[in-house]
Amino acid sequence: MSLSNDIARMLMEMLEESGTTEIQRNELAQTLGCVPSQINYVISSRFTPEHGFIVESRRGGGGYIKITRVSLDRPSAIMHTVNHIGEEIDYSSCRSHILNLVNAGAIDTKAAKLMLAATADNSIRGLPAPIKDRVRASVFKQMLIVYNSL
Amino acid sequence: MSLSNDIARMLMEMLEESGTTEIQRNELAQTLGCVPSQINYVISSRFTPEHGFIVESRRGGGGYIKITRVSLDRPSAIMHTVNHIGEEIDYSSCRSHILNLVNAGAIDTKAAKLMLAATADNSIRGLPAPIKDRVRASVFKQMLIVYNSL
DNA sequence: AAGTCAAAGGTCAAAGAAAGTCAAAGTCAA
DNA sequence: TTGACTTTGACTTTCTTTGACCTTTGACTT
Repeated sequence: MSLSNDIARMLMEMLEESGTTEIQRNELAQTLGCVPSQINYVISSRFTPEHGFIVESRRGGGGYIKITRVSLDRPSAIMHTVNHIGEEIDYSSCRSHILNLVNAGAIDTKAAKLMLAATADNSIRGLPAPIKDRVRASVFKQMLIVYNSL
Repeated sequence: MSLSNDIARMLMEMLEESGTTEIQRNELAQTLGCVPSQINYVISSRFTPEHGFIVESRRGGGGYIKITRVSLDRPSAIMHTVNHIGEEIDYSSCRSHILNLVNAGAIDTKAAKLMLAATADNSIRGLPAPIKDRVRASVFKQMLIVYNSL
């Protein structure tokens, strides 16, 4: 397993309890034996708004990084997502959106699995990346819209 | 016997236990004394949806290839469909397959609607027809096989 | 109030680590 | 002896790790 995964798992655990956690970047990096900016990498790759988190921080003495899990209200969550998907989307962002919707209780896990399958690189295959991402965005949006009207 | 067969057999053995296995491509290639891309060849020729497998992977540090076996036992209407789709399929054939499956009680209407949405011409758009039909076939098969594993 | 400075955290780009792609070359059975 | 299946390896893409350098904050001076 990778260092990033370990850090992500650790942060997740911290979030479990109360849905929010506040860390000291340098201290955490120290105990994990990694460079501080690694924490930023993990946060920016796995704790984005797409994943359903908001991140606040403060520099200087007494600085911190605070991560909070948010969930949108169910009815608007789907349309919110649809509106935030542009003309193209890569698989990992797509996946994040789907997991986030499950988390928010906006879609059920069965639908989520179907969406993941439909939008995987493995499914939309044999196309140059930019085209692939356009098709993915379009397929994903159509599915979300249909789901919303179920 | 051929190298590919050996690799396939080895992967099968790994799958025996839990129906799923996660490998490191480079490592496996190393222990088998073959070039890494050989693993891809084996996977793409023998661990396809038609054969009842779902494949996921990730690049970069901590990367992996994960293979999951679906329904080795029950020959279902779904697998039957997967095996009859072929490399490409137009929307109306796709639609008939979906309607048939619903009719046969093999998939529920919610899943059917998601599949219809995902495979519509409107979703898979901006591609020359033959390519479109290939993408559709692939997306459809992935969705079916995932549904079968639900 | 303004200035100074150490203590956080932020950014970015280069290097590293895996996996994916593709096409050329090899094999082998019909 | 052709056509399908295999094997290889050069090149690409994606994700991770690291480190040098940048910015912000607040306490402490003056």
